[in-house]
Amino acid sequence: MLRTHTCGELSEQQCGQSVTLCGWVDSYRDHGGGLFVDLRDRYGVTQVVFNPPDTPVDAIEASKGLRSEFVIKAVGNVAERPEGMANPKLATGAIEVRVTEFQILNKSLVPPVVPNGQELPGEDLRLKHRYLDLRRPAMQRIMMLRARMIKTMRDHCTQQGFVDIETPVLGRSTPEGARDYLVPSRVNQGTFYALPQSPQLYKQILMVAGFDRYMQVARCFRDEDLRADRQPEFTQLDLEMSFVDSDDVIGVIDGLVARLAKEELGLDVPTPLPRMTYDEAMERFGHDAPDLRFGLEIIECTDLAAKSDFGVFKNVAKSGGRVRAINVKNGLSQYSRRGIDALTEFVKEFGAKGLAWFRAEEDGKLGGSIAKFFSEELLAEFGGRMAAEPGDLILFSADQFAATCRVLHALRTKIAREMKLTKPGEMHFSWVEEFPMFDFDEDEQRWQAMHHPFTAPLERDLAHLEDDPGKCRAQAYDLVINGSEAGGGTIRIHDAEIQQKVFSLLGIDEATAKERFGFLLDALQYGAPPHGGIALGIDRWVMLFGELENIRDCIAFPKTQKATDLMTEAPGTVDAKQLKELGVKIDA
RNA sequence: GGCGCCGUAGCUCAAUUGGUUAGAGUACUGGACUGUCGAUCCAGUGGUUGCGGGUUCGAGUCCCGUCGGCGUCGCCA
Repeated sequence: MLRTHTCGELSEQQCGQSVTLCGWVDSYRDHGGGLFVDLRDRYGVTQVVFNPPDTPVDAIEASKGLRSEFVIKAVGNVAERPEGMANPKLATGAIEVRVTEFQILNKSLVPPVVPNGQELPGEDLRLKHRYLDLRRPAMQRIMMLRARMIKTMRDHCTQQGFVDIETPVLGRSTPEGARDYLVPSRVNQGTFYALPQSPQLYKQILMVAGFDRYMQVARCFRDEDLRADRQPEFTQLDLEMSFVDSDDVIGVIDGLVARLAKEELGLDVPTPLPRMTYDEAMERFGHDAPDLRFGLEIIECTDLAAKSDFGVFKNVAKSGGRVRAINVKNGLSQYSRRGIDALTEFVKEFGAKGLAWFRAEEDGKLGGSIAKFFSEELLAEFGGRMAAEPGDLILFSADQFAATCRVLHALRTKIAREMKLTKPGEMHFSWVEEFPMFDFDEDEQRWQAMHHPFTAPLERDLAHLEDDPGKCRAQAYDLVINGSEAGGGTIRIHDAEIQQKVFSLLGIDEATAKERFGFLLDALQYGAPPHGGIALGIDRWVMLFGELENIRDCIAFPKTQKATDLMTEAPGTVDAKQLKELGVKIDA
């Protein structure tokens, strides 16, 4: 090693010792007679001093050439700082290293991204010079958090008997679901591998193979448009277990949640984690991944709305729609008339035609522009139903059920953010289970699997496969952290007859099924044990544990919204020779 | 694919209603300084206002197109 210590570990204990530190020049202060350098590595910052009499004159002269981000090796004596010169802002601030000799290991250009900078440069610059951005203590903290979290996940699973098995990255395209990233085959021209959207089929086959408990930290790929919490390439903790039901899989993850929350955040999370059904989540929160850190629960008002003279409410109630509302406690302090107008514009983005609202007046009565369509008694009933108190703002959505969910969920989330209803560092973990097996695709006029076509229905809903697929619920469960879907899994079908029914409902005929995943169906016929599993989005977990606003900040080398890498400039063009070998022609 | 925000010095930002030679902080360069820690003081360098076109006596500012970054809807079984 070129160094004897890191820049984070020296204290009064080493006073008098000669040490050697290596690191980057975080900052320097030139005083003419001497020079101070804050030397940085990933462990911390230590002040190294180039001053007489410890430092020879020629070394002091040479030190004047030091600049930001130069890499140096400094040999010197650890000394307590002079009286009153300790720096409490620095972990090593009680001491300094008085340099006796030093060496510039490497110079640096003027860095466009300054690791200790007060102002964060634009994200495009940070991504282009990611090696500089990753030197920032905030990024180093997150990368180390990520590494610890993944290690804990592996440890937790290993301790419970899971076997870590790698599955192929070069696989076969299965056209349902997200778009695949494709890799042309050179040896078999005209054919393509697909990068996995998840190791789903392989892990089920590993259950058939008898591995009983499988785990993998798996890289997954989806060629879809990006979001703040979505990357085209992401990492999952992928699990599969044999001879289990939903509770067993959930139990493994409950333990992991409690352990990670304790170790990384110091939080005591009681287990089992709370659970609610999908139907309850949609009724109470309008979303299948509700943020339970705050209230703003949805309240059913269709019966009251039907009694009013307000055309919108009456018509919706008559036509089988729903009138639902949220009570924004003390909302009038946040939303003036203009604020409510802004909310109205906002809900239009989600397909609402308008936003009906009441305000709770000083005397507790409900008022507002639509109040005239309601009798005194009816207003009082609304007030009672909503538990309205002076200052409250009541917002309605009147539409078909799904539309009210969309609008009220959007409002809930936006208002919680604007009214700061969540506390920093607050974490809420819960499960949503019993998802519908299918949803109906209006465009294509057919049923689609809500999860994937191997998801097992609830025992008690088996009959619905025949009479009413829309009512059939799945043995599916999603882990929700602070309103984010942090993982999801299902118990799989291991019965050929049920599998056949599901396929035919989805309009997948025998030939298609055989072509797309015949290998899995084959395997399932050779003694497949009952099995199920789950996949957790590791990037999202790190993002939530690290309180980050976007997923890129917890990935060392992320892609931009257009799925490019600004540092390597991937994707890039390739030689005509390479294309020829692959038998690929560019049609553009 | 739709909608929205943004792009000015190495970096972070400013520039009144379209009006003089596009400014500030920081960084950088040179100088001063024996204890600083966002060092301080003095001086200086640094600009095709993303790119292309248009309107105008005059464009960083307005219009059209385009490129790039971000957010969001669609999409993500």
